[in-house]
Amino acid sequence: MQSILENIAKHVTLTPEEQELFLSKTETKQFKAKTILLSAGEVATCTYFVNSGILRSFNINDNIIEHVLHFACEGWWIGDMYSYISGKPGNLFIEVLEDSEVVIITKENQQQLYQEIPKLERFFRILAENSLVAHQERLMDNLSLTAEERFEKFCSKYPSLIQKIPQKHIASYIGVTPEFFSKMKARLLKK
Amino acid sequence: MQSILENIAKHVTLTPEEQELFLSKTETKQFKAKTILLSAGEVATCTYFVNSGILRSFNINDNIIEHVLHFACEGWWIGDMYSYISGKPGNLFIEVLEDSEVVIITKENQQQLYQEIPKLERFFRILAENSLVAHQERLMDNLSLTAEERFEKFCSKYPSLIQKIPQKHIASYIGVTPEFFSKMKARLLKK
DNA sequence: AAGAGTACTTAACCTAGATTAAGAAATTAT
DNA sequence: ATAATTTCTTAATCTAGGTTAAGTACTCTT
Repeated sequence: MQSILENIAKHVTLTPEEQELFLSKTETKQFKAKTILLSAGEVATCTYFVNSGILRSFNINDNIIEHVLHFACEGWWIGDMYSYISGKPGNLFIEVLEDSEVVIITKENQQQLYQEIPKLERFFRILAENSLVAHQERLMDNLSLTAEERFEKFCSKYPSLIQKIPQKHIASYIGVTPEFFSKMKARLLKK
Repeated sequence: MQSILENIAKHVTLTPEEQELFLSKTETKQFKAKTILLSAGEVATCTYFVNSGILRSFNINDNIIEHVLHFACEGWWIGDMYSYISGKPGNLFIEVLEDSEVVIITKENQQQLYQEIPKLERFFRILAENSLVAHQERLMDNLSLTAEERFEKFCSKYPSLIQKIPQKHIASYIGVTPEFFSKMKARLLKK
């Protein structure tokens, strides 16, 4: 299990005191599968780091169709960045897919931490930049690759997820219906 | 015309000396339309801020099909973030669409500025976060909206661009072929 | 002003993926 | 264990948007 301090240490070096301070501004909680941590229409006041388990963020279109924005497994961050930084109601849900342990940072605490440990500005800058790059790549993939190619990329990027989550979520992530995904999978198995 | 200092002032406050220092680490250049500032396969060593004019970033698929990632008009930043932060060759082109004036910051200078003016970590964090939110929204739009709806969103988001750039670039940005875009536009005009 | 390139349109035909519907398999709850 | 719910599969039919191709209208050069 990768701790949040190890995650931070990938990009910036905190002193033991700073580490202590950081942890004191976080809260670690266990959640059962199917728990909804955030619903569309609410203002996101927290960011989440996954110690163990799996979360996903998604929105719901026309009150029917879900679209998965992001999966977060062990060692990943997740949240509704739009709502979090704007303070406005968002349109994302954040759901626990597997019993999980999650580190929670409130916006208020994060703002304080930025004052007290300026190095964290750098850390979260780097985090945002990396996430931006990942989203840019996914966007371009959606414009230029077939569903099959996107699925292959998904498999190599999230090999551990494939066995663990309902495949309808994977279909949603790569941008096809569950029915088409099923057909495509059958086609791939024949090869 | 919005200057780069005004752009920074939207999120952090620099002293006059810091402003001076910042500007000393930048270079402002004029470019003619059609100039390529960065090609796929090169390592991006700079980030660009548009004083006036229009730039775009795009990639080329199978050596044939272009996909526009981003347009940058007056007051916008543009670059190949992947290549810039990884130091590896990227797959984006950055092209000048209209005679433009561009502020250039090298990675080296940006790193120095982070040391000398830590507030800039915050500025670029906020910039990356905002950009991330925009990309997340565009990604979800591509998953859930029709081409027509994406075009409408494009129009309200970039009203000034529509008259200024070849419409094939708009087609590429919203993710359809120029032929389909033309057909769709004709259909919209009938309404 | 003529020519060359680039951008746009139109139309016929095609296909990846959506929709609808029904049944089968796997989970979950009791 | 069994019922209830959720997930997955299969198949027929449909459609948004792609492809190909040809013609038209712009821009740029020179």
